[in-house]
Amino acid sequence: MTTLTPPQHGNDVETVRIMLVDDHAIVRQGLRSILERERDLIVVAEASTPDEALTVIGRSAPHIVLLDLKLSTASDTEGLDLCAELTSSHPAIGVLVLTTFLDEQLVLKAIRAGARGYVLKDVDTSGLVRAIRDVSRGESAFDARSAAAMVRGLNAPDPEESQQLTAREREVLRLLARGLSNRDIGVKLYISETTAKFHVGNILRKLGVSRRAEAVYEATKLGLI
Amino acid sequence: MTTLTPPQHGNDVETVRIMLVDDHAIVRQGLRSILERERDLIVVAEASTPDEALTVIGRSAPHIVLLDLKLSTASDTEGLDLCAELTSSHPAIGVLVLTTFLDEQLVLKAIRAGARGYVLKDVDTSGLVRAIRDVSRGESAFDARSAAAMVRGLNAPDPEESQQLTAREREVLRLLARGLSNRDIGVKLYISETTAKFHVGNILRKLGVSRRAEAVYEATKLGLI
DNA sequence: GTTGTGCCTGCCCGATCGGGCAGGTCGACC
DNA sequence: GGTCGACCTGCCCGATCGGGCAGGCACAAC
Repeated sequence: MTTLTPPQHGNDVETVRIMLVDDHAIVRQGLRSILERERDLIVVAEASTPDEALTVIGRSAPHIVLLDLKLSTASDTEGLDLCAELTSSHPAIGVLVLTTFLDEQLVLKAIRAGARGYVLKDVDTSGLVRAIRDVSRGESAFDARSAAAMVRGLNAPDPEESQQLTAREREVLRLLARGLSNRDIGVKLYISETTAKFHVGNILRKLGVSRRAEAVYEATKLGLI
Repeated sequence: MTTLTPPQHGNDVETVRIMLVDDHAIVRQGLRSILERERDLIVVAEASTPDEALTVIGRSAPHIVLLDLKLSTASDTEGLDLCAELTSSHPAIGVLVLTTFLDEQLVLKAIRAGARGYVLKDVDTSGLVRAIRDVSRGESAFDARSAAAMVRGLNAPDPEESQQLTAREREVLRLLARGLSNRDIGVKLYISETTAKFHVGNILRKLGVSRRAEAVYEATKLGLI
């Protein structure tokens, strides 16, 4: 579809149909205002939740989805899951991730989930519009900071190793962070002190640390607590 | 100024002049779009930084300032400082804090900094408009969740106690979080193991905890790390 | 049915922790 | 000059930690 395009003509050819996904009405409204100043961009749908997005995407046929990914709510998987679902069921649609914070691992996760672009919310209007046009042409779009974060993330120790704590281990981790001793953890979880200690040991190993205090620090950074 | 007001007339009386402060152009644009649908609201200024806000406030004479407070960047003081500066130098101006995350301590800090309202960014349009009108009438405006958070925050142990770690203690705290033992902290800071232990003890006492792991957890919550 | 995995348990031992005790220096403030 | 706080140091001791060792059961996958 990247044939020669006359700079401007009629109004319909090469129009980019956009769907906005963000749980903040304010942000959706801001994006809509900014994007609709451009002649070739049109917002065809909005959604505030993943469910809503999956519902409306069928009847709005967007070319690209502008997806807000928030972390720090500990449920960054929600947005990522939606991203993966969209890109697998609608491969032609390009997902452009829009986010507030720059997080190395999140950039990588977004890419693995099929996102074709990643830009921060504080980009200026022209940067956002450029990214949208890039993604709509099938290219990828990462601003400089995101690209740098991606490189840092790839060089960091494998985060998957850290994430694969079992449910029990995450439970122990929470209590550990509250300053409970192995014995207290055991009492709380109706297991022996020895078992609590066993889980703590596994947590330390998986997080690549050797002290509880450091485990709390790492787990917090990874959003596990 | 709460005399009887005819529902609608001319166009100028009772108009609320608003200044937006948010570092994201997208959010500012969204707020502007939403607010300017209301006949009695007018956005007279925008600012993306505290400095900019202080510069433009003089020549735009807003009645209220819509201030975005972000935390999690560890520099939540920036917005709070601006809030305090605005309310002390322009007492007539009502500051309405707009924020993404609900944080007990942040609500309290905002109030201490002179804010007259606190609403979350995911409010619907009508909630936001109502809050603005309330604040413009000199009342305060807190949505239900913020009010609840305020109560929780007031019942929590005094956070100021936690903040008053000395420079040295914060230094020790950082190393402690990295999993260093007292001995290693001593080596790193060119002090004896005993002294390192002394500082750790003081940190535990000031944070109201008895384990290093819990100290890291608390310190992270308080943004000390 | 074997293999693997998550979860559970006991024992041992040296290192570390947390909380006491005692003391000292230095600069700031009154 | 005295007092206060931040910072520093030593010693003691019981509790806890972290890392080994050994084993157990239940369930799912191949």
